[in-house]
Amino acid sequence: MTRALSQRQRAILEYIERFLDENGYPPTIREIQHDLRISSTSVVDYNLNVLEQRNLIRRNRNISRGIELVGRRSAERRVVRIPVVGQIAAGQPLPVLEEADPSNIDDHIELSDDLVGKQPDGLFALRVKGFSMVDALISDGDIVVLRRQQTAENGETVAVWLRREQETTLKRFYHEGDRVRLQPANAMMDPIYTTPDNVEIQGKLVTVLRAVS
Amino acid sequence: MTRALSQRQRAILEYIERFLDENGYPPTIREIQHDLRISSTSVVDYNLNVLEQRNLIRRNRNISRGIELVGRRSAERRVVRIPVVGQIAAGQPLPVLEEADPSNIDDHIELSDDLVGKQPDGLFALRVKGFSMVDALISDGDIVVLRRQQTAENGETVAVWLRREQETTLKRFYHEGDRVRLQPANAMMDPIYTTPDNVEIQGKLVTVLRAVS
DNA sequence: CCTTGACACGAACATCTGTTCGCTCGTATA
DNA sequence: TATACGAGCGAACAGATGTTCGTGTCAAGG
Repeated sequence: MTRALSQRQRAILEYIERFLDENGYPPTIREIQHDLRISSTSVVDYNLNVLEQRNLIRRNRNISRGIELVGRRSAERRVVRIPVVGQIAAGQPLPVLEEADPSNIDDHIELSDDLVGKQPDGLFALRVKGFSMVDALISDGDIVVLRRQQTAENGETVAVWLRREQETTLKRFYHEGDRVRLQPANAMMDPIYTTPDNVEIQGKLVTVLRAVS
Repeated sequence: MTRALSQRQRAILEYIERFLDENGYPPTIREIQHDLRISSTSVVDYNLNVLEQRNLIRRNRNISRGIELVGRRSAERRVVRIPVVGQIAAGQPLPVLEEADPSNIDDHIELSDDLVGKQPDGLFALRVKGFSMVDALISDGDIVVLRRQQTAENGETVAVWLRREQETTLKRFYHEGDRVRLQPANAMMDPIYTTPDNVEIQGKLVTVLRAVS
């Protein structure tokens, strides 16, 4: 039933892929025709229809350059771009995230969205300085991805600013009656107990990244 | 000199991004005009020219849908796709990586290449099971990215299979005379000393990922 | 020898789509 | 007040681009 693609059809498919990589938009029928030395646009049209029936491309009728490569676009969609807005260290509050246009921040990381949840809204990243968070299995040089939020559910790992201690830390958050328990991720370490007015939640931990030298 | 983008310009830029994500090809001027309720194509043209001067997009003259997002196409190219080939646990060797075509492995993660070095060759990822590597600041559920290699330089963090102990572990590797020192990443832990014939290097640690629930 | 179907050809056609141009409006600036 | 300029408007134009259709070729099968 499903016969092999003809040489011409394979050439067209490869050409579309290459063109898309090089230009960021799909080719026209005439560009395919010309570069592949095909005598007529209708030949290209004919073979594009074959490729569409094989579900290798999708064509959008009456739309110029309306060729999509099946399976390709969705793969690129799943990548989220996250700005690295500064550093996180024990003795400093988190830098304020100015809501400027994204083009101002030149430092970014890219992750597939299954690592950060569906919504990219409110996500930002920080470079970790120092070893104050080894109890959270986070070391110097790591990158933490956070989602900006002021409150936390019990059990969520959050970045908190401890007002009295003048210190930023990453802990699991538990509101227990009139006190707050901050539990290190490392089960070997003891929790911190403090009062709700002492903790200022900066954001929720979403992902930790470590690029080993 | 460089004034902020107008609201309309920002809307257009966002629209192009969204359109590109959804359709795989760029919008026409008239599509922008219609969906953004702009009265004239020339207004769109005017603002696209502004965006091009700001180097946010590139326009290809006399080409339909000839709008490229600057930095986007190349940014997507810098994303490497790494197959997740199995699990890593203390009591098991690493799964054998069959060199099958990548389409067979349905589990992948995507990272920008600055996290994994330039070459994507030989990279693979594993899900960590259990807590046997907390001394390397790696916990249950983390994903480790490795580069397949059989030897190691001193100081590199490698996944090794300890033959006698029948155990996989992640340690910094030091060849010291006729013995091998395996140093945990956590400075609080003591190193392991063993003989070269006992260690079988599986790969070099490149990146650690932790997606917090 | 005839028929059929896959594949190809070339030209005409009808839109689709980017470009241009004269005009208006409001806000600074001289 | 006069001028300049950013921003927007609407219409007309021309080139870019997908579609259609009649025709031709060739190999396989009857």
